[in-house]
Amino acid sequence: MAEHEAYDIHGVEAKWLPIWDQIQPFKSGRADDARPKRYVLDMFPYPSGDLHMGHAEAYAMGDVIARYWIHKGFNVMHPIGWDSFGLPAENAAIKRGSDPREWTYENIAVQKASMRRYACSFDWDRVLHTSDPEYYRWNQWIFLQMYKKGLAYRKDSPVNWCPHCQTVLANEQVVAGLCERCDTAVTKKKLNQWYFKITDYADRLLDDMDQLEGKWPEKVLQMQRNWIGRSIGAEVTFEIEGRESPITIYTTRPDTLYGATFMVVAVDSPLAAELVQGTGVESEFAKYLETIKAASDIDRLATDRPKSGIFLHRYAINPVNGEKLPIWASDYVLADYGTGAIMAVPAHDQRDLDFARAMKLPVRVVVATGEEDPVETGIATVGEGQLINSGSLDGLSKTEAIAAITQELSVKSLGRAAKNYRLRDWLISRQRFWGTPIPIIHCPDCGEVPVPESALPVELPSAQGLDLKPAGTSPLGAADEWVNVPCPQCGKAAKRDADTMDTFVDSSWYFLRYTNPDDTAQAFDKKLVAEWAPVDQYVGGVTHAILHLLYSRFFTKVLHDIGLLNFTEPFTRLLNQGMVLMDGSAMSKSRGNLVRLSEQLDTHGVDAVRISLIFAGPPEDDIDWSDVSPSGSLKFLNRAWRISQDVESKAGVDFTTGDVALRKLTHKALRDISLAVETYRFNVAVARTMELVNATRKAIDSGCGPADPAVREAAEAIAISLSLVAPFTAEEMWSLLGHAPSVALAGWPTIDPALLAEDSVTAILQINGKIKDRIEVSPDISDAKLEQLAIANPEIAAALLGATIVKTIVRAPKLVNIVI
RNA sequence: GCCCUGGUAACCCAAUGGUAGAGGUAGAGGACUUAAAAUCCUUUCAGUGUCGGUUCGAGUCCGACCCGGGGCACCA
Repeated sequence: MAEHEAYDIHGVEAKWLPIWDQIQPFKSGRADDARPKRYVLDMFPYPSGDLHMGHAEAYAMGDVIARYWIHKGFNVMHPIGWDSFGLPAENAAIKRGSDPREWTYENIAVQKASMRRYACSFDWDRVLHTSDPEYYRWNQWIFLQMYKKGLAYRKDSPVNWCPHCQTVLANEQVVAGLCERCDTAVTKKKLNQWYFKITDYADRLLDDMDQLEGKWPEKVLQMQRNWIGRSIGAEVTFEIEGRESPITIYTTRPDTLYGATFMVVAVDSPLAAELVQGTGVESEFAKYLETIKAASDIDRLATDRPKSGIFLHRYAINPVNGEKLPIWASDYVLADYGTGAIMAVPAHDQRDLDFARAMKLPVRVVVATGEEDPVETGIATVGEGQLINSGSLDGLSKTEAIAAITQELSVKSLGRAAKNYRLRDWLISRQRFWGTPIPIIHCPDCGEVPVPESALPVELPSAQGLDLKPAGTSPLGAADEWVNVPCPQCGKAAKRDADTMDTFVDSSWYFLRYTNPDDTAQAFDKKLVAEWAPVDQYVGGVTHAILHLLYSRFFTKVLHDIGLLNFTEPFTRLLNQGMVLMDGSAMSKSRGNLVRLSEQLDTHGVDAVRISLIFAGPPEDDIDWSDVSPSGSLKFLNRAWRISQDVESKAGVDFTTGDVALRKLTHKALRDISLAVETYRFNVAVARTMELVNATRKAIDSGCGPADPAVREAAEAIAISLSLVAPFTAEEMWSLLGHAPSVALAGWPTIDPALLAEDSVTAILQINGKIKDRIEVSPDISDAKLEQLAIANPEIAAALLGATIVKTIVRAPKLVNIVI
């Protein structure tokens, strides 16, 4: 056997990186490139420090797909950028007394270097940073388009407020009722803020998910459906004693209208405040409202909190039977869902029943469900049943009754079918410095005036001299020179809106910008976007399952409606990689189980780390790094690399003259690897590559020998397959095999179908589904012939002695099952 | 509570309804070596969470339950 040099993994890295920089194998979209286009996108990172193991896993997976599609002949765009606005940069700046720009761009440089070392197949000519004015000016432009369409608006609304940080928090920054930064209990505060009207798109966001079925993880689709939370029901109007106009309530159970025994309005709604006027219980009401307002989210979220409320001494009239229903105010009805008022049907709604029992209110069963009486059990009966005590609805089923009463109410103009959503409009204002300034100027005379498009970008001022510490209002308000501007309409002294946009705005359309990131004339070129987008394959963590993906889908639909896009869903296929854990839990410094990517790369090399991450299990599953063996991966890479050293035939040799047995294994492996990659079973693709390496080793040592062309064919197949996951080893092998770089552009070998055919297959002979024997048969054997062989088989014949054959199932060439 | 996921060997994981075991890790033995490492070869272990159903045949499909992970949750 030939003596092998030791495989120098770090030497190989240093050798090939500069060569790839010259070749630029991943440059996409050259004008003369006729290959069909594909778009692979990794979720871009936030530049907080260096890349971690999670990034490494995600980028390894995006790379598998991008590199595979290049081999398959596509012109693949695989860009990267940085989601570089955000709070951590601001915090770092406060701590250091510097500008957030410094920390941000330093970290970007660090991450970029790591990505290059990691050999990501990114097109480095398409980089973008969302904190560049050249990028965020288009955030502002899109904001103005939304403003024109009435999709960006301001309103007073209770928002999440952290009393310690003195700032508004997004819903996602409230974790179990606490501020994610300082663990202070979050309260509600009424503020005037900017919103995007995502609720206008609720139905489309929900219904268009049909397009994504089977292409996005079911889990994500389900989470989005939950989040949007469409509810179908009816609105019903109730006359109110001593009030001119009626009150409309929303219900999903209009069939139970005859079972309503009281009405509840949200205690913090304007309606409640109005109804209580002149009733004599104003002071009790005010006291109750105070206690509710003081309650934190923590209290609100407590599951078995007892019901509370106050009787308003007012009455509503049930439109179907004229009954007088007492009106109560309570916090279990939400002011901002439906109409902020409900009819309470305690017999068939658990919350209403709990309230009725607490307040000693009557309960009337109107659906006979066959379950025990809710008055006795305290358990509301919500199931199917037949309507009773319900006038014209008596005898109908629940479903029939819903249809009938909705129709009846509609005819009498007492109600109508209605929908409601859990989804709320998207609050985008932030009292922060490090974000996109909102392009609005507030003029004492003209009011809200949009910044003219020609005056974009509204650039962030220097942080120098500004106090970035959270103080309840945006630090930008104190930047006098920046904030004080003449009104674009009347020229009088006016002030810029000092808030910045939620950073989720930045990431809602960045995938469009990659098609031409340096375009200074427009956000994106309609034609280029039509060529590349939508994204064929999106890869990223499930942590963004709701917000980022929902917002991007919303933006895509808005931009489509403006006429800028010819599609309505941004990401055709989505892959969520799992997390990288250590000893069963998420890595963190404080937990002491942090595994540093850079140290792993130093110890085992880039390729071994990449293979380990890919081979550890299915991409969607979490990986526990303690289950992973990077040294084992390195051993495998060594084995593969040594094969390329053993090959004795020359490059270009005619493979068809090679050993057929090995050739068959090679072609089967290539087919299996293709299939595995296309179905996201990257771990299986690696396993098949390992098998091929083992088979080739055997062929060299004790089979056809190293000079056989089949060995070269196998070695080249290994190099190409490995190029998906271990680019350095693959390139080194390719070079040792006498080829010029880069293996990334070698193309996927053509699979010869003739070599996929088996010489013989093992047929299983069963009696009653139990295996009796196996025989080798020709793969194209007929059912009849196989059955004949089975009956002639001694094991089968013995079992058949004296038995009657009930049935014989023949599945040539694999199986015969005889039922006796 | 509702919904989505998953449960296969000591461990990570494979198996278009048709031979449960592909691959790896760990362990054991052997070859080579003064020895070790590296390399090569050989090899132990389970019957698919539980119960029931469909089927000639179930890890795979259906139902219920148990356990793990995730989402939503006073949304009428």
